[in-house]
Amino acid sequence: MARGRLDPDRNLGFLLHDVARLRSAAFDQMMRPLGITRAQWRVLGVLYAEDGVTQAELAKRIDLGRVSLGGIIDRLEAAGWVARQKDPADRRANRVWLTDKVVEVRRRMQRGVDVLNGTSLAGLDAQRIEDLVDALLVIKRNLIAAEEGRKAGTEGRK
Amino acid sequence: MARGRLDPDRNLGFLLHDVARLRSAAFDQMMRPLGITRAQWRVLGVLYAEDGVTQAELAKRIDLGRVSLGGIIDRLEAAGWVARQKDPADRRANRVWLTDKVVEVRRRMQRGVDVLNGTSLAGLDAQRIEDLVDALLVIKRNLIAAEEGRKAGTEGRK
DNA sequence: GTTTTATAGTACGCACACGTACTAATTTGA
DNA sequence: TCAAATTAGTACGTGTGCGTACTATAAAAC
Repeated sequence: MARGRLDPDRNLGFLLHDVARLRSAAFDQMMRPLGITRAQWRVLGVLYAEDGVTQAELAKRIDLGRVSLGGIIDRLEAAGWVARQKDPADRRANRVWLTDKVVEVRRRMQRGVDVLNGTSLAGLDAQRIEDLVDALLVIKRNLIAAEEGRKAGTEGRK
Repeated sequence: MARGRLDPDRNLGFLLHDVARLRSAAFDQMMRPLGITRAQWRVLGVLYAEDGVTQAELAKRIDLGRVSLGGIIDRLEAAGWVARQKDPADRRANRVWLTDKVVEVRRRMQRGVDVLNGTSLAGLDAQRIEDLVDALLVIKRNLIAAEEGRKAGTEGRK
């Protein structure tokens, strides 16, 4: 009977906001020796699977704006973790490559992430984690659909 | 057998990050007519329950740094949603009060939030939402405990 | 009663993410 | 073929949140 939004501690919106913020802070603090932030790790995660992709492709894969991604790549490049290379076939595009340096520390970074996940997920068994992931995936897809609806609406009004 | 972290789309850390970010963007866009952001709404949510509290108390209730909170209150105050008042009994402290203006639009804001929640939670029944909230609460408490561990560690090293 | 410690809040700089507006290059299409 | 539309990326301003360092005030310790 009690609706979630009436109990601030069980309000899903606030909770998502808090958990993401607290996790980011914990991540950044744990990775401080390497100087990698959670957002940079997000980008590196995609590049570990496949590098040499354009910034636009990268932005699409993580559902992130081109501007935000550009800033993250600026900082990754300044720290020597990635390198931009102009695509000769399409001179508008940059292709982003991992450096040897970042390949070397990948294991070390992943261990840090595993420790953080272990800490934050303490007390949740595998099934509850799977359910959590499933629920979040539903929400993510709903939000992406709504976002695209808004974009289409804006364009239609041009 | 497959570990979550190996499938980027099911990686809990990335997922939390994405869902929180997408939801923030959707919130801010929906509330743009009023100019309220999700972080400001978070603060107003506490003040609706009880206003006239100090900034430090407010920060504690939201698990937010004093500096971050100060910035949010700056913007809320500039927009006329809240007012700071020096505590005469403790001249270090500011007490934060809601204005009549914000009380008047509360219902309108809440309706917007309800719409957003309806959209993002489409396809999840009440039980799955409860389970999601429970799991997030566990994670939040784990992260707060870890954060306090780090703080204590730092202080001990002084 | 004075010194020390703790607390409330701000100042400043950084990272991140957004939106809008712009340049440069490519593709479409009339 | 050449103008119009699209795409890749950057520049700039704003909001959020962190950490560190600072001032002012209050509380505790001696």
